[in-house]
Amino acid sequence: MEGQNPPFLFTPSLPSSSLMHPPSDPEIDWVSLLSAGPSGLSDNMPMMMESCSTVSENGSLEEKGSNKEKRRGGRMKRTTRPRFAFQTRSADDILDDGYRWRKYGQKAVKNSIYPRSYYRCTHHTCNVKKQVQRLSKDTSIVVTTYEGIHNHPCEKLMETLTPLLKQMQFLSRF
DNA sequence: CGTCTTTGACCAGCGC
DNA sequence: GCGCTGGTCAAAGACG
Repeated sequence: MEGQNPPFLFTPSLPSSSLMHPPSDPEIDWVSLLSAGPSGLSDNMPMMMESCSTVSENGSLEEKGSNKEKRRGGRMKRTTRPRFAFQTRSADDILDDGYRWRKYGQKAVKNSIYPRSYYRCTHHTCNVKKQVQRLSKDTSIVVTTYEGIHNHPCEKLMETLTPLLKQMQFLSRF
């Protein structure tokens, strides 16, 4: 079954300048995908995403004055931060995008037999969140919605690249 | 022991 | 105004 269908469907809704660090699933060519931008998407990638009305300069989650909705203890709703939805065809709910996430909630949602999971980036200064939900229509598809832009490098990517960079620096001395 | 997940409760927005 | 729903908190437990 796996491997016959395109592994995922991608629908960015932002200008490329606002793109977050792409998830780094080895199965997916995120670089070419993102560098191509929305217009570079192939036809078999249906659009389904959501929007963002305003984007903070660095993508961090500072509340702007217009973000009036604050909730108990400073929590808020209806933020106007960039959001991306990825449809991933996977048996696994969690897409390994190279960042570390901490789950902070799970809710049953209407019109879906599967619960929606809420994750937050564990990096101290990064308030990026993501929601993960499996489609009830097509249970092989997982919808991952990212909210915000990481303001730090991808940990796994750096782990991989650091030794390579060191080696390159070493070699470049000759 | 530190980190992460689970889960029930809480709160506010929204539609009627 | 009320009830439903979605998003978040935080305590407790699980795990390596």
